[in-house]
Amino acid sequence: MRKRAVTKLDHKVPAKSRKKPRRGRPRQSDDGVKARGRLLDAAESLFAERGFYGVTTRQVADAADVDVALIYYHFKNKSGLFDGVFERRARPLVSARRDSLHAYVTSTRAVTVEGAVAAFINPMIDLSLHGDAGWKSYFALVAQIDNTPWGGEIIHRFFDDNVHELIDVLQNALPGSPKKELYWAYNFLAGSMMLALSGTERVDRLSQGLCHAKDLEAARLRLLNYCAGGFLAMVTAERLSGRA
Amino acid sequence: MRKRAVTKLDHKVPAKSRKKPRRGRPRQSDDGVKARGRLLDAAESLFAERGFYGVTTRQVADAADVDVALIYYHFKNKSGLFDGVFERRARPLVSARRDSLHAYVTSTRAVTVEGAVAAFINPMIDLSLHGDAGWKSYFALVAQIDNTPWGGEIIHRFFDDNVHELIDVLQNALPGSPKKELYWAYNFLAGSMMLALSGTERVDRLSQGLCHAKDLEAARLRLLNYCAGGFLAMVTAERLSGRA
DNA sequence: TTCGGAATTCAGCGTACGTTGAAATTATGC
DNA sequence: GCATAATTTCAACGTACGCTGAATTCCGAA
Repeated sequence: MRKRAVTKLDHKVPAKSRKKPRRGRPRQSDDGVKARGRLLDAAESLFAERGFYGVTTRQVADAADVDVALIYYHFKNKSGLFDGVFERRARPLVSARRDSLHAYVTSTRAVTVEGAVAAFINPMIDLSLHGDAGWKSYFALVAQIDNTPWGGEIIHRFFDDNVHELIDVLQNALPGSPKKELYWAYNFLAGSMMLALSGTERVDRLSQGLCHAKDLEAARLRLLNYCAGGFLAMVTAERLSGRA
Repeated sequence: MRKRAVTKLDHKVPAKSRKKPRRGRPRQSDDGVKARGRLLDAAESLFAERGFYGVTTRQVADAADVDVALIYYHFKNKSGLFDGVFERRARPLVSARRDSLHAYVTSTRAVTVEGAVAAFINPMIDLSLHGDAGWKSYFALVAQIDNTPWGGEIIHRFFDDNVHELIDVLQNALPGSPKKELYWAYNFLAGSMMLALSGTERVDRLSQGLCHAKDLEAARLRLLNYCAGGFLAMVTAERLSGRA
């Protein structure tokens, strides 16, 4: 080995001591969880840590305790694996948010900004808190590619409908406010929310231990007040100044 | 060539038609701009597009129109190049924000949240709008690594002092409000701000052309109202509920 | 004028990457 | 029971990666 610097991160995947590699289709009683699922789990976690380019297919395969070639069998190539990771959780997330928004508008008499924002945010926080562990990785991954130039395509493909649903509800809460303002405000909300869900513990270190990013209940409460307050302040400022 | 999929992005760097590769130290009249600077510029732009792992040293060298080996001569290795990119603009940015905050507190009689947030945000927006083109890439890069688990180290090393300065000013604007709340609120601000400066044009597509992420004046105005409103709403909610 | 050091190119080392084809083993439908 | 399909491992291909040592050319100080 010749030096091999590049110390941005350095971590071997533990290579979970596979027992006896046996060729061919596995006996159906082999181990409940199928290789495809294990690959998605491993990839989810690794992509969340280092992004698409920072992970090699062999690392994913090792972490999943299967052969590399299985990635190409199940997902065609590395990009396919990435898409698989992304899609698996996008569907349930989008449904959960849609249901949450719908439940809110049908349960209340007069919709409020706070209520709408809560209905949009809560499913994510609840999944991160009480869903299986992969959700945390997934949100970290989404946060990462959301701030990436090439991530737009995927984000839009899966999440735009959801956002338009939110905007529609918000327009009922703030009648007469131009959509343009609501989109801007949503963009700010998205930035805050993704950083809160990213799992990076910036705020812990910044605040020297006063705040804990992992405490999502604390984050939920504050994010709600902050975003609702921001929305209201923005549209009232817009109304007062009467700009387009 | 064997197939070479991985279509997350596909782009060759144009390889700017180097003229006459001449060995040895260049004549001082060769071309004003030194290779070191050209490498930083090229790396800045490429890292901003695809992140640390998504860029190869050869791509950087080609874009800078110099030999790869120069990267290792000037920066020791790929990580060193990355650090070089990061540091070059961090220093002036931190100074600009410090000066801006200082100018604000000395120029006004009673500091406000809005004023403090403006003093913090404006230097970045102004640099992105009126600084040299590299600033846009730089902010895109910062936005990207800020949402990354491994980015914390660098972000903290360069930007924490600045944030503490902002928090101090904010505490004067909101006397009695606990620091904990201010740190949370800053975290939300940071998320919104970075997304706004990231150069990703999410909001353009989302709003179907109503909003333009490139219109930083529009973003500045709204980000200001939004964040100031959020800060105020958050600390008042905290005061009313009287929680720790 | 000389000479050490600064800045550059060149050619290549060793490794790890994404990907594949073939073989092996089991499951499933007729 | 038998053919076919599904799922896996194995061994390798060709390429591109990060990085380096040596050679080359020019600058600047003595």
